[in-house]
Amino acid sequence: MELSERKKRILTAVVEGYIATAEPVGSKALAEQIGCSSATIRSEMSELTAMGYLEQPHTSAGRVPSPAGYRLYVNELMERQRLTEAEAAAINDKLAKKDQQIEKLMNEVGQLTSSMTQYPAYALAVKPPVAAKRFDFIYVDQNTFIVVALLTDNTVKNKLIHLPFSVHQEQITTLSALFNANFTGVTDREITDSLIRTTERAAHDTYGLVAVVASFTMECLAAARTAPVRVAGASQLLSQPEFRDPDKAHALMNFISDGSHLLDDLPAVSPEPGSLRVTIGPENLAEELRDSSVVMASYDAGGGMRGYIGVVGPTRMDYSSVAAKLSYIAAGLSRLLAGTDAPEGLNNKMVLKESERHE
Amino acid sequence: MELSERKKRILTAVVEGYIATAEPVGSKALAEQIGCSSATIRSEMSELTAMGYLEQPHTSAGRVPSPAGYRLYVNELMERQRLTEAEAAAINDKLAKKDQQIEKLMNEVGQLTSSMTQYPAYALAVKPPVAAKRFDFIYVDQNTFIVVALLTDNTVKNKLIHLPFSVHQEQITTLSALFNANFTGVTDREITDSLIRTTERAAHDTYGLVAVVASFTMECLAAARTAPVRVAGASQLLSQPEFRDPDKAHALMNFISDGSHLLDDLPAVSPEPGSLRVTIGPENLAEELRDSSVVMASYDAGGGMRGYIGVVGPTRMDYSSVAAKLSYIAAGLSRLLAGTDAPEGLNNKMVLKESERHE
DNA sequence: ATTAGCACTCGAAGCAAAAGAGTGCCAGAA
DNA sequence: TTCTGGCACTCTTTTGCTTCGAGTGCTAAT
Repeated sequence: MELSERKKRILTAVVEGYIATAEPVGSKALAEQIGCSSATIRSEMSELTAMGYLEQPHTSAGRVPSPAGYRLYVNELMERQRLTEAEAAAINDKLAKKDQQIEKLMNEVGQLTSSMTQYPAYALAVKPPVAAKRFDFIYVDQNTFIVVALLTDNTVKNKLIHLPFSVHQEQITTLSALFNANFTGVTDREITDSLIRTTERAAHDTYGLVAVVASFTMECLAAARTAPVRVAGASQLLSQPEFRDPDKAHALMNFISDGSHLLDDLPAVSPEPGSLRVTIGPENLAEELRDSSVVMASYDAGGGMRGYIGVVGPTRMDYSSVAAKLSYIAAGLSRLLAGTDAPEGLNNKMVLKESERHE
Repeated sequence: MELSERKKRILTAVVEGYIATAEPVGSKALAEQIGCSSATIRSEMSELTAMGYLEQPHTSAGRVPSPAGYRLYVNELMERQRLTEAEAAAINDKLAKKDQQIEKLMNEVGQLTSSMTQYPAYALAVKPPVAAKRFDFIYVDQNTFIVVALLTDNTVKNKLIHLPFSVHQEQITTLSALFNANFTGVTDREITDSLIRTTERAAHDTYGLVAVVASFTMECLAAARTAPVRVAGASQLLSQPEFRDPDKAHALMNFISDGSHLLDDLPAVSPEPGSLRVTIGPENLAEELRDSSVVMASYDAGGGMRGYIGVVGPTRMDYSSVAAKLSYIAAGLSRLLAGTDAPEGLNNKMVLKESERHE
């Protein structure tokens, strides 16, 4: 059943009012905004309540949006906000110094997102399985060499290996040939005991050299696959009125600080870069998030990698502004990491020019 | 002026009572413990108050230790606690899997410390300046090569360099020789523009290759010097009654979450491994820590590196137990990383056998 | 020097009244 | 019909007041 135009305007006003003030919104305040008397608003609101879009904390308080109300707002009512030039510039500035380690970048992206949105944020990149493209062995001295592995995602891993016995340059050269022959193009799951044993026999390896290098390889491949989840600004929660209760705040902070939970949720996120997903209150699977909301955006991290950034906040989250900021940051990241602009233009549409800012 | 034995016992009881309950301690409660009447305690307490060791929140509340009182307690009164076998075992377990990346280890140490003490914890290792020991260049294809730098601290850094033009194997070899000649043994501060220009001339480098590799080198050296500070369990603060006020909690959490502040304080920490430093309330330099206390322990991270672990909490912190735990963890880390036992024995003295636990 | 006793102080807890915000509903106007 | 003003009602919040009790400081007696 379709809502009347006026009901929509009222619902929008309630949601936005509640987002702004964290106080239930009463009929009188809306009367001016909507342009009819408070009594009319009241009867409309009581219908919206009956339909399940609004809730009353108690009989004589104003109305508050229900999760369904938020959902409707997010899906249909919310105006797609654009960033001010200042905000866009701040984001671009932060993202400008590319060329960093992915880990550090994720850290900074988390912090950036959190400080832009004023909510706790997390950032992560999910990587496809990788294999080694080539191995190089650097002979340092008779007890020491360095293994350098170039992976398919073009990252380079290395390890200094110090031996309790001495090896010759030639042994290392042999090792290098063997690893390049046997261990390139295989993912971590494909490195089996039998592969290692075969290689050991071929190398006439009696000292366990092959095993050492093989385990280093497996470590690299596994590490490249597991995504480190970065959580930033968890303490931002404390500035939200709904978390003035330290116990609630503690519980949620504990939950989100251990980023691993968030991974569980990922399969549900649609994988197109630039897409945005909003999960409101009880829509969250995790018990601990039942009265919080999560907004997630995905980006193209290049090399087939998909990345996510997200924000956690109370259900009374400023969805419109958060969505705009997340989209912009995600688009920026895609551009930075994969060189792909999001389908929908970018800067131009997403940024509000200073001159347009009138309200 | 020396305190009477009884005053010491009273002060100790007040401190420990307050630590345990977070409530001001009254004369009646102490009467039993000390073994004389409450009136006596009162007169003693009023003298302790005059001396500045105790404070009264208001006229008719019990007494609370002043910072000076805590200080005296920590310096002279506090009994050196030992860990139970279970606690020691938990720590040893966690530390057992050595052989990790130092960064990850620091992470886990922070979490361990925080969960053992129930306070926020931070962990870091301060490294001496490093230089490169040798460079190796791996020629991948005509647009791509890898630089591998072995540093004096025996870590290996690498970077894949992708060029917009092609180079020959020989150019890379020349570059390698030049870097090994000019850039080994120098710290990041010694890499000056003139050094880079000299090298560029020697290499007949018109493409900026030298500059790229030089800036990579500087980055490595700088990164190896700056210590990453890991903060763990910041939300633990919220379980302390003194931080039930969300604003206070927020302020302090913000402060400690950005670990860099803590570095400022380090010069003041005595550098012998195993040493413990307690900073109480107003003794802290940072404004934000003025009504919190910090306990820090240092450990020998091997290779001339000094590490620190620390705990932040309210002035009403359980100094005795925190000190014991930090010492034990620090000693364990020294052993793990540097193979040096702390001067004072270790396990035997620091751990309370199950059978001894009577109270 | 210690103790018992007593008056005093001051915060915490409890309670009732008042204030205020908002609702629901009805009767009358548009 | 649809909207509006009005009114009674509900429920929370605030406020001021009282009471209660823990703890003190002082004094006089042991």
